[in-house]
Amino acid sequence: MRRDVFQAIADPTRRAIILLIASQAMTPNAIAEHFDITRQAVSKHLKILTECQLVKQEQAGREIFYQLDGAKIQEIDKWLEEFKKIWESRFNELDKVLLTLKNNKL
Amino acid sequence: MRRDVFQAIADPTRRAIILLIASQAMTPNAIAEHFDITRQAVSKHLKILTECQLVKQEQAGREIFYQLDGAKIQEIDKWLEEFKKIWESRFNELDKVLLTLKNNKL
DNA sequence: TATATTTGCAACTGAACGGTTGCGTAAATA
DNA sequence: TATTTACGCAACCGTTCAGTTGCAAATATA
Repeated sequence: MRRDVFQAIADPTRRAIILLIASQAMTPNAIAEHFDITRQAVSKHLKILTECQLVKQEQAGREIFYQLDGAKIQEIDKWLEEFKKIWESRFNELDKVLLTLKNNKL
Repeated sequence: MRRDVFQAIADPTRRAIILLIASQAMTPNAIAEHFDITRQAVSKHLKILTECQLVKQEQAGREIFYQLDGAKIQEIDKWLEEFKKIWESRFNELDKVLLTLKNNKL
């Protein structure tokens, strides 16, 4: 079972949940009201989001408020930045030559 | 079959392929040399990347060079920006009240 | 105390995923 | 021309995924 941020945001419902609870903590029932799936399905998504530390729980009586933990999302940013760095230097001919040599393991 | 950028980058091998061909176009065989999977498996990944327009093909004789199309990656950036916008305004109490009202559909 | 509400957990289902092997085809090469 | 090389496509396999239904536990309420 792979559990990383990229797999977490691969699902459109989970992306929507993330945006939904980004501004304020919410309970599974409250979240489920915004979607056409059962409360249990939402709970499963929350479990996955919790497992990759994108979300934290806070118990209040019988209710559990789920709130976002913004730290892990930076991993996406990090990968994007790495990509951009390579992408933006792709027209540098010297870089190309060096990478060709590297890729051909010479 | 869902085919969007987020699903494309969910797989670690595909992320590696993206970074690999970001600087220069490569053939499936050349790409496969960098991984412990078969050439056919790489081709499957390239097919997925092509389907969500992250990658373009360029035929050269019997070789096909796969090169990155940077445009679609911006969709990830766009989503991240949307998230950041909400995330960074989460401590604004007025915003919270407004969002509470909105979420409760009042 | 009996009942309703909120939740997590388990079992199940059909679809999708990531990988493999095998094969056909087109281009390069001997 | 015969052979090798590069590739895509199809079939298959085991695993994961997203969803469902059903149920038990804990808290709130009548």
